[in-house]
Amino acid sequence: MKNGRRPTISDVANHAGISKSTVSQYLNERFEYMGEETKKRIRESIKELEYSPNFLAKSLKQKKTYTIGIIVANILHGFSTRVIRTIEDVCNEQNIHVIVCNTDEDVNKEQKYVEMLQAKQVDGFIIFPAGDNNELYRELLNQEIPLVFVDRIIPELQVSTVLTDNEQAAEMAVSHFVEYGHKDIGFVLPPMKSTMTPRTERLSGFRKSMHRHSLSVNEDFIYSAPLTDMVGYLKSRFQTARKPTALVTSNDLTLVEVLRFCKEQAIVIPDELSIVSIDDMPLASVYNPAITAIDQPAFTIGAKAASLLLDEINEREKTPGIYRFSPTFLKRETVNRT
Amino acid sequence: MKNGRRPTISDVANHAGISKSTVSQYLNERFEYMGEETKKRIRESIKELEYSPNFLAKSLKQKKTYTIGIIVANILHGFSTRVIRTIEDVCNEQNIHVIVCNTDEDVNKEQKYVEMLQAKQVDGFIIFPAGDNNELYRELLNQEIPLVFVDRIIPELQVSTVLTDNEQAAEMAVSHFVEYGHKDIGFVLPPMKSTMTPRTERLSGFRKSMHRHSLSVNEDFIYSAPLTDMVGYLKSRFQTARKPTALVTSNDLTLVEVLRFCKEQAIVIPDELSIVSIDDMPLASVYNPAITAIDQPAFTIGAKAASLLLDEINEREKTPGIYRFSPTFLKRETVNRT
DNA sequence: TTGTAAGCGTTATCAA
DNA sequence: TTGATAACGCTTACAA
Repeated sequence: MKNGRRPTISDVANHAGISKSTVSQYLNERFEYMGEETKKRIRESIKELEYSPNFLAKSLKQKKTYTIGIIVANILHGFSTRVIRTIEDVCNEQNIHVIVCNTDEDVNKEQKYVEMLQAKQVDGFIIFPAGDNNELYRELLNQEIPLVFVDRIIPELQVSTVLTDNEQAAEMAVSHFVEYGHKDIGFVLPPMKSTMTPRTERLSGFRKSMHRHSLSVNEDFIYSAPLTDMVGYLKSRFQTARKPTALVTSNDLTLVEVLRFCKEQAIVIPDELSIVSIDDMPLASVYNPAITAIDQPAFTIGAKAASLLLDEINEREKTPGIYRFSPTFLKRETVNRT
Repeated sequence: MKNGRRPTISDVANHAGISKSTVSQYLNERFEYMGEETKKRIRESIKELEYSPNFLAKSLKQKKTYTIGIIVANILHGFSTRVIRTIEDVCNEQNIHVIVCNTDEDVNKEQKYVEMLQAKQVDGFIIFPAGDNNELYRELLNQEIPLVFVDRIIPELQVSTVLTDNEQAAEMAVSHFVEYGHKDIGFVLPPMKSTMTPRTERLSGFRKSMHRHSLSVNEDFIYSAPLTDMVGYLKSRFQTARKPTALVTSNDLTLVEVLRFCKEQAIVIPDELSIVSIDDMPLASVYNPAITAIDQPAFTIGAKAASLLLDEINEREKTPGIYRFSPTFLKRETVNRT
């Protein structure tokens, strides 16, 4: 069929001398009452015409696209990428297609993408919320579109959410430092926003854990600045006499900036400064010294998010819940005894 | 409209007391002959009903989805990710949607994804070819589906292809080493396959460049192994007396393994071994020592690939060509004078 | 066991 | 300036 037009189900039906509906049955593997001869004729016609079905038409008719949308706030985080890869794997196994959109933490972009995917009639959404976009999310809920959140909790809304146990992650870091004799422990993070669950929870986990170890939190050792200014910010903050002996970095992107700072200032890790990173990175284990890190359970999170969404889509009703999973501590070389 | 069913164009038409076709005109901004009053009524009905168009139906009718598919062989390469991000940006500006699929270098997966995206009626493909899948590509060409290749050349096919000037990349590395007095220069790469344009071209560029500098290539200094075995492989190969003083790594993933090897063997960079990496990485500039690297022009490549494809889709005919772009040399700290 | 016919939500042609 | 009507390619009652 090197004809211009792609063949349709009608072409196959005509070619096989059989009706459209029977061909449709065949394509959907409803073979119950189908004669062998019929099947064979259809099979041959399909091959001969090089027919392949038009998914759009099917979706339009069935009001179901077997496609889900993933809206991710920041694809630059290795964590997001890994969660998404897992979701894709789970979905592919069930022949569900996945469309990924990256919002760069921009609520307008987020809105635009949600609308676009709705126009495309996706069957459901997995969203890493960009921030304060509750109107949009509520709208989705009103329309009863299946929805799962990842990484960030929107307390105002009843939506299943799956994320790392962030307080536990901070606790792991602090405990490790304490075990190695550190008391002056600092915490580095991008600017706090209440909507950013991971960093707020990690910071609160940090405070709680310090407390639990009977250490006081020195507010001068909490470092928060935009990543683009982080190095300069740390330089000026580290001018003072009293400095922390140990630092928790709040995520992979923050870690990179802290390492850049240490490199520029020739601060020797861990001799002068111990570090634990929340988030592992590809080069972390190979860095000099290898970065002690806390790895988020991206795989578990992705798999859970996917199965929650697919359950919702298939109307296996569940009441929305919040699912937290434990991170893993990776002992390496950036923490010194003090 | 908290009704179950989502409103359609007919609902809007009824609500506004106007025909479907006029509403359709309105939606497509064909306002030439439209009365102000009509426009207003439509606008209000749309708002009131919270109508949003069904893209599927439109695509079915127009035989055009305003969607392209990207098939990428290995999303783990930072290069691929950056190219894709650029393509997405270009397309978003023109309201073209993008669906990305990762094949893990698996030709069967590639075939499956191409078929899926065809079923979804995408308007064109940008493919980072997984390997020897020429039948599939030829089929696409036969069906006159717009197609652009990135990163790998399929010499048997007449398809526009855009990629890094890989020979130049190798040349940059060798020249830099020579300038610093190195003669015993090695090259590390994953297993050679003729379909993998980057590594074959980088290696041939390496050989040519050595020759141009009147240096002989020591075949014992060409290291090729699967990434998973690379560290062990290098360990055994480095048992011998004569070793290179400098190493070119063929891409980012290879660099990581070489660094791992050096770390495990306590080989001091650059004192004992100089390194230039083809491909920059997020942590490269922060590594100790900072990795001298050659950065691929991912942005230029992505933009060119997107515009070539969009031109093809819009039937601005062009004869297929091969477009190579120059990489950038980033002088850092992993090359020593010898 | 297979066929007929209506309909999914749009757009496009032509007529009014 | 707007409206009727037929398509787009498929599924699905229901009929035969």
